[in-house]
Amino acid sequence: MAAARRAPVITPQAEDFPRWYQDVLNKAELADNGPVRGTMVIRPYGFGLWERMQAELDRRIKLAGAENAYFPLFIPQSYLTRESEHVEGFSPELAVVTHGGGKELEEPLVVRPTSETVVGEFMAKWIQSYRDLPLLLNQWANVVRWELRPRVFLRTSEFLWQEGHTAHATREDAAAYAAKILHEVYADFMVNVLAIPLYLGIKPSYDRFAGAVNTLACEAMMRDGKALQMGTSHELGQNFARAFDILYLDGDNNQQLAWTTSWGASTRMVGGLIMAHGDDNGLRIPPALAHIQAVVIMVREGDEVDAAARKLVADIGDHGVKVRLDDRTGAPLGRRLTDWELKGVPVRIEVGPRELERNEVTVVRRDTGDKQRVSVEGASAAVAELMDQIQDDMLAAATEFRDSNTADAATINEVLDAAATGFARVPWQVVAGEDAKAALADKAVTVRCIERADGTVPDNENEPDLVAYCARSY
RNA sequence: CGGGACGUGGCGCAGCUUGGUAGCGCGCAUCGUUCGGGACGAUGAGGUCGCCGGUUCAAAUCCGGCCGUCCCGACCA
Repeated sequence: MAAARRAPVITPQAEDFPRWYQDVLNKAELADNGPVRGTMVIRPYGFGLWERMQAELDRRIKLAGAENAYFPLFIPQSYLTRESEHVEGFSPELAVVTHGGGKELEEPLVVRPTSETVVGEFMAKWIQSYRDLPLLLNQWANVVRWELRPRVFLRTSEFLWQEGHTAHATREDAAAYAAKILHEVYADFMVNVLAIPLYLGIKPSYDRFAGAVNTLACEAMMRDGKALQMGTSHELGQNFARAFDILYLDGDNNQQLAWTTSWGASTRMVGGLIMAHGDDNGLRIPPALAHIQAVVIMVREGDEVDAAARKLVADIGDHGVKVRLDDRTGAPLGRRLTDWELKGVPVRIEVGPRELERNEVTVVRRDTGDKQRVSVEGASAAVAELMDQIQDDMLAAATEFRDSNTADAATINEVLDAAATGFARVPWQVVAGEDAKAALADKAVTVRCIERADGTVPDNENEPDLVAYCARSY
């Protein structure tokens, strides 16, 4: 209704999706570019989103049994070279410190691109016996990778993340834990909090983490049909245990190499949230994530309005909803409404004299734009109820979008066709070969992950009847 | 790192072809009128045109180099 009369404040998605993304970053006050190429300044509203992600992930990580620790930012360069695939994979993107205290250092220091190596060094020290296993660690940290093509949140030279590192006595135990993280931490968080549906699977062997023997991934579809890897969980086999002497004595008094895993999810998820849910009016934040879940807007100045709005804020807060009051009656209403829409606050409640005459307020959903009049007395309960409703509806809408933009394909050409606008689901055999890989790469399409036909995660890519999801990606 | 576009007050842009004392819209400040979907008027603050060098009496405008941003690739959370 009123939507048609609104002047767009950001570039419409259909017109220029990358520009829409930039506009949202600016208008919703999420982040700015930093002074050094590829770095970003995360503004308070954007950091609020990250803090909620941290809190929700951290809770799940602890439920999975891992404890937080902290390892240093600087890593001796020699550590990186201990695992050959790891060095090879990360060397091109390292930031290296060669001077300190005004002198050239005897050994250059690497600014961590990830911490498998330092963690490995200390795991070796801390683990003596099978009784010390499993050792389940996590750290929240910043890491640096000298990216060639940075994009705010999606690929920055410095980013924030959590990186988990675990050591186990057996391959089976390590594999089970890597899968547990994928399902119980990442998928549970992304689906139930971020309301982003996922394809979970393994990465093709050529696309594994440097040094891993198996990489599990969460792939999400953005609203332009491209894929974003939202998190990964790796089985590292005994590669790092061998490189760092992570040994333990088993029950028979024999020295054994441990089996390790690592897993990470980063500030990239903020970019994923923006692109998975955002629309032409800006951000849409699912209630379970929002650090501002509802905003009560005083439409006009006035004692009655003021009193009613403040009481409503208190009542809504009592119903367990994180609520803000917008009492900036000096600013034009339209401006304020637009601001809250840009920021994606799930529900707004408009309180003005017109409503109050009938003892009502207007409740508006950000996800659908639906407006309803509710009685002042019933408003807080209605808002509280909407939280769950919106959460469910956003996941349903995102799932519907993903499914309707995922097409079955049987040939390379069909894959390319489907991947031009969305995802292709294709028998893994069709795209597994080198020629197929090259044909897809020619159109910037890659295999995002490999699943079993029933949607479960396979043990390896050689199982029969696997399906691959292919797409263009960020 | 390869290809393309671009860099002019906080943001978005014009000016550059045909060198000659920097302009528009939005935003911001003050005042007034407004106020249920980014209000209007008046007044005002704010830039030396990404950086370095060259040509010239004179450079935002021409030439060279560098840096940065965005897009498309390759690399990647």
